[in-house]
Amino acid sequence: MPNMKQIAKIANVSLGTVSHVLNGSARVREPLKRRVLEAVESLGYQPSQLARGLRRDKTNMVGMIIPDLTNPFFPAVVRGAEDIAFSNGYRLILCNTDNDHAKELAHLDQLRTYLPAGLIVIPSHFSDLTAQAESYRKAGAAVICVDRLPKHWKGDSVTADNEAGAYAAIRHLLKLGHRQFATITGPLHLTNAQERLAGFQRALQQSRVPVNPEYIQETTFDKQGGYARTLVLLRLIPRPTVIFAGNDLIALGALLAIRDSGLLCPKDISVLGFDDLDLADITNPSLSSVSQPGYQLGSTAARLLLDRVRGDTGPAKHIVLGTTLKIRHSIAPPERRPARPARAKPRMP
Amino acid sequence: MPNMKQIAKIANVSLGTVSHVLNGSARVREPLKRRVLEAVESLGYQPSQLARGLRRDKTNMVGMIIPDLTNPFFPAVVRGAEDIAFSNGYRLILCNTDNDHAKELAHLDQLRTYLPAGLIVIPSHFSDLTAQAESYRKAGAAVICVDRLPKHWKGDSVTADNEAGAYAAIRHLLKLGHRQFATITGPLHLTNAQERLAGFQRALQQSRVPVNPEYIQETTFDKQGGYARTLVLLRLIPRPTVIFAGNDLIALGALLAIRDSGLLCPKDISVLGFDDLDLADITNPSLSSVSQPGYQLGSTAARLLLDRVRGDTGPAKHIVLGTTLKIRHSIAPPERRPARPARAKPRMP
DNA sequence: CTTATCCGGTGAAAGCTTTCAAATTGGCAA
DNA sequence: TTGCCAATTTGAAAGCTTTCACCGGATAAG
Repeated sequence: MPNMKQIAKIANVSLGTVSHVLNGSARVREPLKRRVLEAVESLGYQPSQLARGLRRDKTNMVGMIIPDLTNPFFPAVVRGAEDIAFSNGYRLILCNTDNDHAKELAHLDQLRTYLPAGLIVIPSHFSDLTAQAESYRKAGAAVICVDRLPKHWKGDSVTADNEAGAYAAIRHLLKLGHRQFATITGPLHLTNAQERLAGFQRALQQSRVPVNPEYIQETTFDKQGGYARTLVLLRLIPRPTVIFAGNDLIALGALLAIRDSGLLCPKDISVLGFDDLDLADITNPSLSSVSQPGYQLGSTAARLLLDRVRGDTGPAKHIVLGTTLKIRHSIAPPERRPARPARAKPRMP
Repeated sequence: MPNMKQIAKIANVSLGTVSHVLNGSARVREPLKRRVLEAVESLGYQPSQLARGLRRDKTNMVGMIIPDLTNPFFPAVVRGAEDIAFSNGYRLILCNTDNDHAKELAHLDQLRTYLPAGLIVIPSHFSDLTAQAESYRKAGAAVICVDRLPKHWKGDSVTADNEAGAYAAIRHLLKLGHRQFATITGPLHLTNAQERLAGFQRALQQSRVPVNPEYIQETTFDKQGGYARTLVLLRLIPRPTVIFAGNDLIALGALLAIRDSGLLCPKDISVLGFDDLDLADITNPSLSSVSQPGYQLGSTAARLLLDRVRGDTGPAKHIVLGTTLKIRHSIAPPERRPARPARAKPRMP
């Protein structure tokens, strides 16, 4: 591989001049500049990112730490980040944590030795990111938190407007006439799960629709959790006419549980998801869902990161992206009768 | 950040000794070794991967180049590779090509300057990888091709047994009594699409079931393509009783097209996919599919890569992983009547 | 005409590790 | 005690780039 020294010799200039031409770090007169560029061209020279990073104390790599690439929501986020990073000359180092904060810590610890320009993180459960990020920041690396925030997070973040998304969705269901609401939340130590629950509750309080705590179930963000919790909810009396799921995987589990219980969605019970994954379109019935912009979450985070790398030292930014309600076939107005508690019993003669 | 010099001073040994302790590159007597390790511990020292890579002419990064992370088949492959890489101290640099060979070339070109230990590549359409890989190999970096191979590829590869998978699936359908087969292949310049078609044809030839060329449609590996081609196939007379889709996304499009045409799957027509994505389980009817081990594809590639990095210089390896047929509700025996060509017409009185 | 500035350009140091030749140590045989 | 070999340990070079102090020459000011 050619190096700067060879370029310098061919172009008959000094090493420093080559560097200045390549980085625009000082004015270089036209003829010299041309000679350098020609030499670069002729040898197909590319600067060593390693040497450059070593010298500058910073590479153009970005660490991207996510829970699990095979969870269908995350690839879009990663893709958004990669696109922006790549088109600005940065590369993404991908790390999965499996929501294990020890594994996250290991990644955080080891990534440092690559001197990344920054980190884009979707924190794991019980993440220790807040403490770690401090040391990155000291080393001049930006850290952007995406989708959900660890405890006491004060730094930059890009999230979806979970609260408003949930709120709008529940409002819609209220207008349809529903009064028996249940929700299956994700793990409530995660901020996104909390916010979705908060939106759910605000909409109902505002309409003075009470919700018994039994109708709020917490589980993991997956199909199994949704399935099991739905079975619990379906046994409650009165039976809820709506299940608002913390994400689409939970909603998917809910649909299966409803079907397996011999009930019909949406006739007997409406189901609403969150995320609007591709799968929402192909379930039966197709799943209504609060759509959040996964790709934009990633691309926005990457842009914010680049701003920081380029010197923006303003106060922490908290970017919140809007959501939209995607209405499909899994929701319908409630049936007239079973809304009243007293009526539920006759079903078991 | 602490460096080796500081460790050396604290441990009261030379720089070289620290390096030898850390790398086991030479025998170091116990007391010195202990002093070094203690110093490392006390300062939380971690060697700079950049300096190490610069000196060794090779980093412990692995470039992973794939068409598109948001295509649901690829995340599992990436995840498999990342797991193995990480647990061996390697990091993955992720690059999407969007099947654009120019973008692939750009990645290939630029990744070189990071001196990766190797590359794991799912080649793009019309990939130029074969030429590029040569220069990587010269630089001591291994290149492993996964899932499908570019033209004239002679190097290491890890693929699924597409031919056998397709063959077994078609055999199964033959046993069910089907005689009118159609297939919607992926782009036939891709080896995996070719192989699946080959398996399809071998099974039918063996049973002396002829297939008119019209019944073989080629398209892109996505839902839209599957939808459009299915509409074409459904207009043929006699109407096929089976559509073997080149992958699950195509199959999904086929299911939608069948439904939109007022037909029933599997009663009127059976549909078979390939990949066995998560979505196969939740379509209606659930999709039968040839299951290929995405995660293993990635993890096997990573293991092979590590073998190469560690000095295995044997001849090129072509690892082929087995597939299994996952039977769900989208296939059924053909209805008695419409199997014969002549009978198709009465349907349009 | 001299002096202060400025522009372009240069060479060397620094950043951190690995590796190799050379120096040193320790042990053992003579 | 001396000599010698093998085992350890050391110091410096190399790998490639960025950056900074500094220099020659030219221009502007006095």
